[in-house]
Amino acid sequence: MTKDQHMSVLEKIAESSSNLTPNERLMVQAVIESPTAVALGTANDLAGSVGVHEATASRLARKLGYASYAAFRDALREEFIATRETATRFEKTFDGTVPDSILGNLALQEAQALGQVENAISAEQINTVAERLIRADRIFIYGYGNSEVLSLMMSKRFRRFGKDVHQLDGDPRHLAEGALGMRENDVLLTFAFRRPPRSYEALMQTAREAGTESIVISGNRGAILSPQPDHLLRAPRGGDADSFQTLVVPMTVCNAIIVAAGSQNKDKSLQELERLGQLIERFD
Amino acid sequence: MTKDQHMSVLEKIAESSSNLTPNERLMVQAVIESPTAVALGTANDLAGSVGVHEATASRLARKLGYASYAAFRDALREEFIATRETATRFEKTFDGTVPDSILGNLALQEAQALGQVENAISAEQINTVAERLIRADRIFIYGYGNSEVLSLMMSKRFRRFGKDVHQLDGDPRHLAEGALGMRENDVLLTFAFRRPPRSYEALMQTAREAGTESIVISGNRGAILSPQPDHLLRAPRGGDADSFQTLVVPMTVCNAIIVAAGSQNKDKSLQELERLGQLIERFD
DNA sequence: AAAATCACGCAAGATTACTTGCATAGTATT
DNA sequence: AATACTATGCAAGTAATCTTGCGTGATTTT
Repeated sequence: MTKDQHMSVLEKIAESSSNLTPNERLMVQAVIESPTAVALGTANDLAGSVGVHEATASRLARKLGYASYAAFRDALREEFIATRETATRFEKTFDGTVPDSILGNLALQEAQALGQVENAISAEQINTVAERLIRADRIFIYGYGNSEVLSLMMSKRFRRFGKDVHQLDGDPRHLAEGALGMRENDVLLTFAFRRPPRSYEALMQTAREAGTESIVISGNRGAILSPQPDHLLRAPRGGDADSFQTLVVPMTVCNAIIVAAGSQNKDKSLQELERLGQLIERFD
Repeated sequence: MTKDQHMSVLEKIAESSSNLTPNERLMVQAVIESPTAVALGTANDLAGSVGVHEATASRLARKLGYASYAAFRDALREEFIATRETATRFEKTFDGTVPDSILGNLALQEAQALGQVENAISAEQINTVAERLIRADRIFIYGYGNSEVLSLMMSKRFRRFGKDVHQLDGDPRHLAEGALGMRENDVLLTFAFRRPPRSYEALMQTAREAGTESIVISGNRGAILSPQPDHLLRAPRGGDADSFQTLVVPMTVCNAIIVAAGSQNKDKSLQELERLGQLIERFD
């Protein structure tokens, strides 16, 4: 039965569903209801969740055609857990369709990543950062490589807020010049994804010495930045580390900062989220 | 103490990052690169993946402040694996409750908009546009206002593909100069959101006369552009027309083009979507 | 109603996964 | 150069997890 190899767990369940025992049926139900939970748990967890003995779970796995309970669980993981390699398939649980185009695929990945962004960054962090930027005497923004795109975006926006923005570029000399100009009450905004930007360390050091507060917007890598900035906004980007990592997630973080900054800047009374829609219009 | 409870794995990593041993650092790196994979594996898997002994993985978990390797792994799962609950919560936010933070709100809007992008733009359109860009002698890119951000991004990417890219800016004189240089087998890529960019009409006219194919990436507004470009990629952005309109959707369209262009450019055999992950890695 | 069959818990055994004391080799310190 | 310290593999020990033979009670068959 090479066919077995390629059959989804749910197909196997469907196939065997006619000769399952009552308890097995219960467990199968649990699997259908929350496959991810089962995929992470032990045989005992599954059995326990429906009040039967773990042995019965073990037997179920076999009955469905798996070599062991472990194999069964692996199949569940394969099918229901978004390892980044199988990100596309994950959405099957989401609404049943798998996009078959590059665009659809990307859109899906991004949506997924956006779904988790709130876990990574709190409203408070956004507000604090926005407040620092709005209060700053001058804003220094540094992004190199792909981040330059975000750097440009933030520069534009904050200039429109009337801030004095200095966009630093990758050229070491410019950078040094810019860094030298930093003072207390300035703020330094930096982006760091794949690897910390060139001269990250020097830049942060200088900022610290100058009394300039530092903000870094990063992907997961941000966790191992050294030195750590005063404010770190770290949100995982979609996709695998090995795959195409876009700027959608960090861009959304930037947008949130912009909106927050706008609301702090212009009109306190509009801060209520109810009116977010009307509020943010002004900043487009 | 209680703080530990609420710290994310990556925060803990950040905290300890300064006194990690070389091997521990390797493992931490692996965690950052593919947290899901690690979240599913055993201590031995993680250790093996960087060529160290499982004992070292066990010790790392302790060092990061977890009671055991199992606890460490649970934390990773908690943080990186979209359990059914997270999925449904996201789904719920999709058409029910409103998240109560700016960031959450934005993320939601974007995700919604992304969900529809496939309806607006077909795989074929993406491929056609990608092919035109890759085949072009020279690429002229024009984006003004906020679109300059996308313009910059596309310029960077296509330069990395080895293309001869001319980024036009808003200054009318530059624009005129650029436009004059257009020839047959060149391609003009333009962005148009809120309103058509200044001199849109003149630019398109010139392109047409020069035999330069034109591509426009736009929001809904694109439908009423005049003159119409040879290729129009139109996708509604999130939110209502009155609210904050971000570049996330058009950026995703651009990313899809980049990926498609990459696959056409480099290695036909990798075009299959199965391998999207590995494929697109090259272009980050 | 007796016999056969089946489901399933129990518990012992088997396997897999994690931890830890110890030895060693490398590095830092004096 | 000698000493102390640290990182880390090894391997034995412990814990978690899975499997399976057995017995009991329920259900079906005759």
